[in-house]
Amino acid sequence: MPEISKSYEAHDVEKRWYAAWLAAKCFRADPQPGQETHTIVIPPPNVTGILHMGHVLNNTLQDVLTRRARLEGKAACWIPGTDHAGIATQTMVEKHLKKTEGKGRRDLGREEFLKRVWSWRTEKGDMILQQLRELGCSCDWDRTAFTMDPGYSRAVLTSFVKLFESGRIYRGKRMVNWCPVSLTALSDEEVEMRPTKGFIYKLRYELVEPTGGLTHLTVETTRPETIPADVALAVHPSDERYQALIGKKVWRPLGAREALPIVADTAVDPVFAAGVLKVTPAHDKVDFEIGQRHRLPVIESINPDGTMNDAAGPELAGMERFAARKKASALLQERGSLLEEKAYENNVGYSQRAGVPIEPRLMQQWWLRYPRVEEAKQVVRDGLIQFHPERWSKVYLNWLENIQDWCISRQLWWGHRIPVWYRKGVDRETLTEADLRDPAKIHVSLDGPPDPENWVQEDDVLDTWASSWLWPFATLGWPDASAQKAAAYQSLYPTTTLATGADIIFFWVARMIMAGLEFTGKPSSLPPSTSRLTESELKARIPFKHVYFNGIVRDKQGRKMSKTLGNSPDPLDLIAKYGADGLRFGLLQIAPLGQDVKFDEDRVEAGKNFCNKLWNASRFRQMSGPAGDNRNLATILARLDPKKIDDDDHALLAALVDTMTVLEKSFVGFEFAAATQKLYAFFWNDFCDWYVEVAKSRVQDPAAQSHALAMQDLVIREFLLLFEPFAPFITEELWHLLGYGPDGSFLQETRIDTVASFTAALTQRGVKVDADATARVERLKQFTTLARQLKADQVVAQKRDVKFLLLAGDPDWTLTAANNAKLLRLVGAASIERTTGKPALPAIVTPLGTLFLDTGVKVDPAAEKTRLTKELEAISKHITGTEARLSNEAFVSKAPPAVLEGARKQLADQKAKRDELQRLLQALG
RNA sequence: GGACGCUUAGCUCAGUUGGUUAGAGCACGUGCUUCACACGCACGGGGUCACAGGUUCGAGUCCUGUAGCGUCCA
Repeated sequence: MPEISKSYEAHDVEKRWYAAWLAAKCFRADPQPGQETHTIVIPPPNVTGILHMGHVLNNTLQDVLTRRARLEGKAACWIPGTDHAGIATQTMVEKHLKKTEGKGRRDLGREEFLKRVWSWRTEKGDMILQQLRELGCSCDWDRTAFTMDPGYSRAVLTSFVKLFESGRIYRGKRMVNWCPVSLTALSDEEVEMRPTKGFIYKLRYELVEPTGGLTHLTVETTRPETIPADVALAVHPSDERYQALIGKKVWRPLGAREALPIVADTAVDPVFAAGVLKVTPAHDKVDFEIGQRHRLPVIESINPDGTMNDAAGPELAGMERFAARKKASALLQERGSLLEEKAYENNVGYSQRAGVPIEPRLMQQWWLRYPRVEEAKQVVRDGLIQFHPERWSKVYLNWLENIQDWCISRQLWWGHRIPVWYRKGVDRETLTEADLRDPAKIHVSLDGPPDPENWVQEDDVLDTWASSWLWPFATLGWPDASAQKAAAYQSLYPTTTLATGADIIFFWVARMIMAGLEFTGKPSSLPPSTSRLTESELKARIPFKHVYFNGIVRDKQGRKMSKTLGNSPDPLDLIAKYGADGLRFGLLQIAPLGQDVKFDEDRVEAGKNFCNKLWNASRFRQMSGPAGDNRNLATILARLDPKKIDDDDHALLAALVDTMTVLEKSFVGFEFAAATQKLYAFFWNDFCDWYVEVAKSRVQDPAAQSHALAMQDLVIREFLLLFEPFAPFITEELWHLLGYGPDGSFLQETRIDTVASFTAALTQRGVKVDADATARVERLKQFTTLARQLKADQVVAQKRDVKFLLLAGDPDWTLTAANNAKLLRLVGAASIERTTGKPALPAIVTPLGTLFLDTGVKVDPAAEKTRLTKELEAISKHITGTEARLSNEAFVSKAPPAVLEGARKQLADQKAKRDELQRLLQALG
């Protein structure tokens, strides 16, 4: 067996093992009949994306879940892949094209442009998947999926055709969120409301016929450039101020001179401004609805690229919309229509991706009436799908309650081209709902019409989310039966857990649930979408059983990490510096359930240090004595000598079982921070700081060595199994260095022990963990700390030849004497002897009696007095508190007996300590 | 305007169903190259648990309100 080096060097170990895992196809999920499965689909990153801290957290969590499932003997399948990211990728390639060739996509044409995008994807895509390997992710790489793969694309088109056929998809002229930079429509979810500083303009609209002494109405607007597209003013029907004016007319103050009607509509907020709203149906959603109700015309004054058109009038035509706003305000001022212009902040919808204000526009687009909305609510409300933390279900349900039709068409080229063909000569702008169902005018199918020469395909592609919402089942071969069989769809769907960020709860999570419910499962005899699914159908169709929402990784100041701020460390740099295991462990330690994470590199360093500690403890085990047969739990247990099991062994085994229990609970509750903290404390404190230290004397005792080393082998083995999901590299390396698995095998092939199975194995070997041992060991630990404290107080901390005297009763003295060798080593002393008197020496009161330190130097009574008096004051304060509690009659009569008894014992101990301190002080004179 | 979350040591965070003297890592102070580890060991200092009420024998924990920060929806 090779010797273990002095410190853990992550880099080589990581490279070596990852290659070995890949070569051995360790991550391939091939469910056997009757085998329990555990499936996770990765939230597909953008195909051109690179790894950032958010990915590290999210994917570490998925890997932890997957690896633990594998150790539990499940067929663990983690499906990786990427998303084509329509707008982002197309924009990236367009920019590149502009820079390198000075061309736009239209210069190349659709076909040629798409070729360029594909070659970009081949060249630069999937980099992020390579980076996940460096993190140690155990994805089933043979299953790597891409939303533009042929099979996946077919799934996307199939879903479109099915939804079209069931009447859920329609084409309609409605208000959309238009991005003037990307030149495409967006869904409501892609619009981000941002408080924006601007101006509000108070304007005069002159009445055509002065009425009731009024010559004009005062209107406030933030968008004067749209005045040429105004078609009316609106007031609230019950607003008394304007009753007489309803039905009268005003002059439009800018653009073509025209008399506009004053209408009454409840959408007007009578409290805002003067309660008069200018109605511009082409450029505002609320205005559009008002226009519909009052049959008002629609005048468009803004071009798709955000410049003003001719309808805006000669002064504004051709200007960019924000320049036009300034110009409009100047023109209005000239004409005396502008009463006031003041700074104003309001919420403006921005295109999430392009970062510019969106322009509401009236357009023909493809829309989806979401399927299975009611069932989607039901599965979460009834707990068929559980959210962790649970509170997100409220956000989810609230969104579903207010759900709006989804604009699924995008004016892009990169994506799934909508499988709709228009008969040549048909005017797309004037198609009615009835026309959509007329096969002479419209053709909708997967493969297109049989006579393509007579048809023109729709130019638009589908929203990327309208492809990724199929991810949990399209990655498993849906809808192709033979592909599904090959992918083991039957065993792997529904998937087990989805780990993602709450920021895409609407974009992705909610839509996946609806898609799963709509498309998967056995075809029902009833038409889909019209009947409610039964409970068993719901169970079979949900895309996942658990959704774990991980927090957002923020910087130390709590800001979101972003490229522009430059506050995001490169995970690969961190891996180089601290190792993948260190990064994984450090990050999980600060990622409590569903809480945002303030990233702190110190924690990653702590993760690395922990790995090094584990490494050195293993190294020390190797140096301590010959390797035993570590092949499996049974061979190690066989090396234990049940007769030699002492209190420390019992306490350690109890702590190990406790750690296993906490881990089991953590996995059920998705509490990974708790799991990592427990692993850390157990290994570092219970094992290294105490057990390995006390075992040193036994290891040197030929009669006890074999047993003592077997204990360590046992605990290290179990720890490596518990720790592997969190730190797969170092655990695999040590597993082999310590002989737990033969060459050519892998740690993951071993089944992890459960609390139940482990306890049973111990029992079978004749070991019953003594619960009282922990308390005895705890007293010895306290004694040790106090003895060290006393040495430090007397400035002999580093001396190892001091003599202690202990004034103790028989049972305590017996315990001390039995552990004499350990204590001498731990405390650093030549002897601990019993005394019956009170020698004039520095003393400290311990749970095992009063301990005196003989340094051979004359005692300074004054200093001793000061020290003991301080102690006495502290304990007296505690006694006052405890006595107050116990003298409260209500406490005594109402508190549970165990608590009461605990308080009484506490008081007795405190008093004993106080009395002893007083006696010591008296002895000093 | 509505919903949700957070506020505990200098910093980053734990703290199960209320129950002894509120914990960890880092940072800080002191001492240590002790036959695994200085990526370490030992000892120590440091907290009116945001604030104000309430429930309770007992509140960091439950309830109400306030403030600050953050997120989502309108």
